[in-house]
Amino acid sequence: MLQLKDLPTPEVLDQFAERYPDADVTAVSSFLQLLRVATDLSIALDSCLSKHGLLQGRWWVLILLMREATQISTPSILASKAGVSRATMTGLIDGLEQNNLVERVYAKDDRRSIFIHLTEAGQAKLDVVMPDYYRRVRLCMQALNEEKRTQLQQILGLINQGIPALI
Amino acid sequence: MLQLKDLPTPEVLDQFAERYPDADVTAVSSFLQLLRVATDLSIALDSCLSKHGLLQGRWWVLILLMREATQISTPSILASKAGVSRATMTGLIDGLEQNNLVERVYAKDDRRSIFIHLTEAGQAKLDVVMPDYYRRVRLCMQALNEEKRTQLQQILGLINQGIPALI
DNA sequence: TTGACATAGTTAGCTAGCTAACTATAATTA
DNA sequence: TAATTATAGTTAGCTAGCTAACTATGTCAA
Repeated sequence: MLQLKDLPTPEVLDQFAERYPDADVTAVSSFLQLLRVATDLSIALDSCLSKHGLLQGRWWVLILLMREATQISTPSILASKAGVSRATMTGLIDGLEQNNLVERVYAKDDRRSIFIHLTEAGQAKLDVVMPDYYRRVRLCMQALNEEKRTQLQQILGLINQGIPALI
Repeated sequence: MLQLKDLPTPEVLDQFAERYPDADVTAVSSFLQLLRVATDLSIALDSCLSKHGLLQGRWWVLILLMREATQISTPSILASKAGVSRATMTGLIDGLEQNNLVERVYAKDDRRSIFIHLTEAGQAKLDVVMPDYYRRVRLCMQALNEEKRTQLQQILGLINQGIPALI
């Protein structure tokens, strides 16, 4: 995702708006600032997870497994819940299995399927990572009171509805 | 960046908060929704740019060049303004140069340096892409009135200040 | 019951990020 | 002025996404 260290100043945006009259200056600045802050958040999250030998993709797989009562799922289901392709999920599971955080269990009833099981080591890893993650997110967001958090969620909901118009 | 199609429901978050008492439920939901909406925006932006043979990285280089009065810069400066490594910038410039959208011009005074120049074809490409981009961003953000846009920018500013606490 | 289609997982090859190491050149300083 | 350090760009090799194609298996309908 775009880093955008050098967001357009109002002057630059006005200059561009002169050449391209369709430009909606406040829409563009809000849009770009949203992308930039989120990218920086994502990089910071990775840097926090990497202290525990994880990155977002593999961390999210562990969380999805922990959510299941049985701590079991399949690659297809995990891929669709994580929003990545099945091919990518194969790679994420490979990495997790090498670290013994999950294991593949071959199904008997449908021999195309494989069950992915969160191991005890995987649960133990989450029990270290999650408190650290929660503590950091709390600190990061502490400047926002409940009212602002609600405002943010509502605004993000509106933008989300507008995404199809962007494609 | 994380896709997170399956954000935690309030029930799941409460269940996790029971195991991990540090969890600040509204902080985590706002944080994750921000990441998810921004990721979807980023994917949508790429899909819009790819219709013109660009992606965010190469598109941003063209914009940075157009901002310069002389339409000239250097790989190092472009890398720092775009927020990518110099190595990545080499690759982006390679791609743009192959499409004749920019050209490398060798400097005489400092023979380590190279100037990158936006070609006429590069400017012409921007003159097609930017109106399309501005039109789409306007549509995407049109559900937000000026008050909400201001609120969003203020909230993002607060979160941005909290990012060091996340690392 | 067999031929067509659908599903699950993997593999191969692509992109665009990254860091580390390298070459060439410039600047500084002992 | 010679040695060191810093800077500019590139290259190599890594990661984690992607799509398309492949294998194996299951399902359904003529």
